[in-house]
Order: sequence, then C-alpha cells, then structure tokens
Amino acid sequence: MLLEPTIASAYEFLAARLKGGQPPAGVLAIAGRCRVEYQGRSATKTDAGDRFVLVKPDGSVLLHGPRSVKPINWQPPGAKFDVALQNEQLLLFARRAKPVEIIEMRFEKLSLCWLGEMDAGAGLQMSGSEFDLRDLLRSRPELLEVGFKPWERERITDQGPMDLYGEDAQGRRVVIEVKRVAAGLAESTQLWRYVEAERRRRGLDVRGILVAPRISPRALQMLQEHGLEFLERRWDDSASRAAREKSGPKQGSLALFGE
Amino acid sequence: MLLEPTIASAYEFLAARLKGGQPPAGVLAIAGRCRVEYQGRSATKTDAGDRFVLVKPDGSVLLHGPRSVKPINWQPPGAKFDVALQNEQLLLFARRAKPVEIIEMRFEKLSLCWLGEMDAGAGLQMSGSEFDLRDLLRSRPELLEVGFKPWERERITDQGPMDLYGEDAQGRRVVIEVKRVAAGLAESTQLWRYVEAERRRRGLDVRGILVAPRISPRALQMLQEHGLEFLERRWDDSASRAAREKSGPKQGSLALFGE
DNA sequence: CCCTGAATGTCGCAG
DNA sequence: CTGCGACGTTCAGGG
Repeated sequence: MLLEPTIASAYEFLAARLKGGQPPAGVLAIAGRCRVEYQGRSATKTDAGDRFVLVKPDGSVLLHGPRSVKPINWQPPGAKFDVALQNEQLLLFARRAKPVEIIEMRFEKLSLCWLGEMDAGAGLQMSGSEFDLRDLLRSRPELLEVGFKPWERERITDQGPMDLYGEDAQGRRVVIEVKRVAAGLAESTQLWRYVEAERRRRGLDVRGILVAPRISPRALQMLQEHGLEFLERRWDDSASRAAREKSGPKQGSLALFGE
Repeated sequence: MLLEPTIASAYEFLAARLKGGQPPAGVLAIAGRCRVEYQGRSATKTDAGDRFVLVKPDGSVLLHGPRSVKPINWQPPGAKFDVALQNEQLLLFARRAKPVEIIEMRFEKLSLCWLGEMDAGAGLQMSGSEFDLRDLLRSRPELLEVGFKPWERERITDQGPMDLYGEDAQGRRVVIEVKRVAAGLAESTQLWRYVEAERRRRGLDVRGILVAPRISPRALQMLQEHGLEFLERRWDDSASRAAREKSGPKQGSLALFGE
C-alpha cells in the first residue's frame, strides 16, 4: 500500500503487480488526478480530474468520479494491462480484444495505491425476481384469474419466450407477460408481438394479459388498441424472504401483496 | 486514512465523517470482510465475504466483490447514512427515501478505511452516440437513400419520438429508426410501433426503415413480416474524433465507415 | 414528479 | 460464439 506516492514509486508498485499484462492478484485501488481516453464501442476523453480506479483480478476496470453509481469509464472482465512512465506521468493502459477497446489513464498525481486480497465470498441470495413471480403464478394460477390453466412456463416460440401460456375457463388460449415492476410501452409491445404471432397461428381468439404492479398510461392505451388486457398485481416480497429463510436459497417464492 | 484498522478505530473514523447522516465530504473507500443485506425494490443477502465499498459525496454507495463491473449492492445518489458498533462489528447503513431502500453492511474485519477529496473534474467528451448519428443522417440524407428528404429529427408523436421522419423520392412518408449498435427484436418492434401508428393516421403507404450496422435474424424476419426495411450502415468513429479535436466538444459528427 | 428511450449498458442463460 | 431478455438496471431529457 502506498499513501501519497510519487509517480515513480507508484510505477514500481504497479509494474510489479501487473506482470505480463495480467490483472492483479487482488483488487487494486488507485486514487489520483488523471486524464483519461477511451476508444472502443464509443470514444470519450476527459481533462484532468480526480478519479478513483478499481482494477479487479478478473481484469475488469472501473474509473469513478465523485458522483453517481455509474463509472465514468470502465472495462469489462478480461482486460490486459500495461504500465509505463512518460513525461513524469504514470500511464495505465487497459485493453480488451473483442471488441477492441482501450482505456488510457495518465496520472499526474497519486494519493493512493493499494492492493488487497479478496476472496470470492458467498453467493448472493436474491428474492423477488421475475423468475420467482412466474413460479408463483404457475403454481397458483387462481391468483391471476379463476379457471386459468397454465400449460407451460417460458414457452419458446419463434417470436421469443412467453412468460406463461395456457387456457382460460372458456378454453381460449392466453399469453401472459409478467413484470416485476411498472410496465411501460416496451412491455406492452413485447406482449403484442407474442399475441400477434399466436393469433396468426391459432386464429383471433387469443388473449394477451400483461400482469404488473402498475402500468404507464400510454402503455395501457396501446394494450387496449390491440385488444390486450392489463391485470394489476402487487407483489409482497416479505413472504418470499420468510420462505427462503426456512427452506434455503433455491426455494424462491412470493406472495401477492395483502394476501 | 487507516490501514488494517480495528473495528473501533474504523467506527471513530466513519462516525466523524458521516455526521448527521450526511454523505462524506470526499470519496470514502472501505475494504473489509462483511455481510450485506439489502431491502428495497428487490431483496438480497450475502454471507461474509471480502468487499470493497465506495461512498461518494453525492450519497451514492457501491459495494464491489472481486469480479465484474457491476457492484454486488449499491445505492443511487441521495442516500443517508448511519454508523454503529454492534457485537464487535462495524455497521454501516445507507438508506434512501423514494423508493424506500436500505443497505446494511456488517464488517467483521477491515483492511482499509480511506477518505480522499475529489474535485468534479472536467466534463466528459463523448462521440459516437446515437444523437451524433441522427445529426449525420439528417445533414447528409443521401447516405441513407437517394432522394430522401428528412423533415424532422426526433418527431414527437403520440406513439413516442421517431428518430427521423421524412419523404422519399416517390413522395412516400418514411419513418426511420437509427441504431448505433446491432439491432435486435426490441428495435424492430419499436419501429413497427411507430410505423403502425403512422399508417393508421396516413394510410398504408408509409415506409419504415431500421438503420443499423447489423441485425439479428429474427429481428430481420419480423421487419419483413410487417413490410419494413433494414438498411445496413456501419459508422466510422475516427472522423468524429478528428472533427472534435479541431472544433471542440460540442461539434459531434460522424462518417460512414469507409467513406 | 412521471414517462420514455439510450447505453461503451452488464449479466446470465440457452441454443 | 450469438441471440435474447431481465436488471434493485442507471441516466438524461422532456412534459
């Protein structure tokens, strides 16, 4: 670890830890004043500013400014590295092969240069995903509509995978799109795409239902224009968490809000 | 700055810098072994693992593991903070009001606790955005098709904003959707939505063209099924950069590849 | 505020 | 490897 290092000492530090272009063995943290240039899928350039850089052992790079969650520049896993001294500046390159992308950082001043070992840690247990919702609705279809019989979850069609597919009490085909969060135009359109293909194949008597906690006005209008339906369902995540506590991480489940 | 601090000394350090729940004055970097729980739009929980945490002066939080660009957990700008000692562990809370979201980090061991001042730095100059492409195509419509006359850029309709709108050599209306990267089903569907609304308003004689460097097979099929067109155009970013060097950051421009 | 769509999106999964 | 869609998407722009 180096605190307020000179350019030269930081160079020594990094050169020893990025041998042969390989990523560091642990997580590398560098804070300092630098200019950055990125060339790749897009291209950016910044004048000198204070940045905080993380380089991970999988070869990902994050260059952060003092605001926002998103890095100013970054590199996905797999990058290779070069370190150099030039014009009394420390140069750090990160390159990626496919697509070809480079980040070039020129540090004129450094305030931190740190390397720490980091184990992978235990896996992330998440609840409340759309996958959990599909599971819930498939196992308890009455939560959607009395008499609905789901045939498949994630029916793969030429038009893409439908979230739920089945038959209503009157024997009509039903295509269902489930959203965890508020639905917008994109989700309405997605349902429309599935239903249109199904109507072409099976005839006009195919229903399409978008199930979500909320829908935007324009998205609702679009559904109505195409004879599709919106079903408001709010999810209660707490039941899911309770269930997971008891039965382990794989046992995802949810309940409807207020059930 | 604290290196390998005790839990108690790290608590002192953080409590003094997160007064009244406010974010730190600079960027705070904490490395250590911790458990994390998140409750909000979703819910996650991790067992103990080595993490690297950044807390920014705008109240954003990033909790990184040793892999990938995306944080394991995070908080967007605006979070408020609490620090506490409990069971010989350091607790760091970050809360957000709307939507209500909390992250709770319980450190059992710390290896770094650092605060650094960071200025905002100079603005980011970016080239190669979709906005630049629209500019190029509007100013040089012959790159799309001989005789095409663009009327508007970003025509706002009830169905949303169209990238380009105009008239072809035969006087037919043309709706154009421009993509910087490969187009998929979502982009085809988006164009379909615009064109369908326009056909409803103006009659069937409306063309829709998706302009992109590449398109997926299914997306192309979907276009054809709805009488829409795909136009392959690859962008050359280098011309843009050259132009920007000369005329400053606001002067975004692009050229077609190989032009 | 909400709504909408871009993004160097990233990530994971399935074919 | 590509295609496809979810994501606690984040973010900026407009009404």
